[in-house]
Amino acid sequence: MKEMYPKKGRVILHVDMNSFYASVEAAHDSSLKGKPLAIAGNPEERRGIIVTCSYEARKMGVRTTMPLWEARKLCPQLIVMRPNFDRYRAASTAMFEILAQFTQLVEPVSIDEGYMDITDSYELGSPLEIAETIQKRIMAQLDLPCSIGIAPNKFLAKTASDMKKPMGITVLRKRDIPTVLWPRPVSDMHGVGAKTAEKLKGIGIETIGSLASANEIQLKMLLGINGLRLKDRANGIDPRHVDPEAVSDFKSIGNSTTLPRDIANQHELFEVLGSLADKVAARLKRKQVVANSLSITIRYKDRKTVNRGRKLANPVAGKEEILQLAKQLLVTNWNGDPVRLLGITGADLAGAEEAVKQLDLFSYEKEAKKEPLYKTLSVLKEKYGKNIIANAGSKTETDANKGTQTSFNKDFLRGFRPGMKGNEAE
DNA sequence: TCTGGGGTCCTAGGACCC
DNA sequence: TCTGGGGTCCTAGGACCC
Repeated sequence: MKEMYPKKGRVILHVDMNSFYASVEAAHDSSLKGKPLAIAGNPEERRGIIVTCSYEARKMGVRTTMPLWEARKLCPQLIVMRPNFDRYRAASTAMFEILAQFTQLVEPVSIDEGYMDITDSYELGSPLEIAETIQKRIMAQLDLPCSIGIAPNKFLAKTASDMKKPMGITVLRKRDIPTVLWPRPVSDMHGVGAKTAEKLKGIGIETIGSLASANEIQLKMLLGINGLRLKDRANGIDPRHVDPEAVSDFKSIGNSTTLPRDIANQHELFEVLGSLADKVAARLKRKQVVANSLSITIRYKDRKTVNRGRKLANPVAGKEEILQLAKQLLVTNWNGDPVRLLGITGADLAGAEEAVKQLDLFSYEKEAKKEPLYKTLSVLKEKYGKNIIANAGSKTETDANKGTQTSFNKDFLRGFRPGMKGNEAE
């Protein structure tokens, strides 16, 4: 069937803030401007690393993820600051508010970057004019530099924004792909990390161009479905839409910490778990969610890392419950070797309000075992009044009579969406 | 004298069900 | 007489990103 009108091409922008944390600090304190500045996790600890650094620091060879001691060796005059996440969140919010002045189709990707679909914003000017206006406005109002990529899809826009930094605007058209994209090393591609680059090298693929014409059967064997996706992208094909809601459904909340020294004493590890449980519980509470599964991370001295967790019969949110579970997971999974890092993560998040009801339903269901649901409901009715019964619905009754907790749970929570995600770290 | 902390998505295998 | 095929859930691990 022939379409009446040709499918309209999209115009996508990728806005990427330049050395965001360092730029925010310099905007906040202008005496930092023009100086080599680095934001590091924990400047006092021997294990601190560079999170972000200014372009002046980069000129001296300082790089993100470099150990702090190494950065200081390269650049003795380096100014090192700890991160001020509240400050970065505020700047991020202000930045996204500016983006929202140009289209509703803004998809935040992280604290400092986002996609915009400006296809229908043509009354505001050409794509290039819009990009220039955005860049100028962010600079004028927030004193922050950014780079912008303009392209027909997300992958090309992201690639383009990376090409000129700081304060660049780059247009990447489909017809530019052979000359601009293909000569670049395949490791430059978003989605190709060290492992994938190494595997590709193994079959003779080192540039984006050779990936673009690679054998698909071979690619699929090597990288699975992701191999085919990467080949598409190398050819400038990327069907992903700009989705403003994509970020609103966060999946997990976790805290972890590298210990000041390796620890093999269970009591000390329990204390660390205590402070982690505290943080996780506080963040769950702030977002008004509860966790239906809990896991711990143990990294050993040799950096070997294991994750162990499980789905819970009842959701948790409080510090003590989380701590008890985490301790349990630690004693059953720790091999006794010195530990370098510990973490606790809550996942399968659900809204706190719904979960309270869910908890009661479950604990009653357990007692009731195979009792018919109408009995369960009558007890709940005494507890909560009519609302809960309306929520449970007749379909739920059928499922619950089969005795499967999962289907009951699913039905009961259907339609629920937790609130906006707050990005916190880079 | 090395390599943080916050996440997401994908895959693979086993359990279990129909 | 030893045996299919699909589907979902769960756990662990890997790769990647900012």
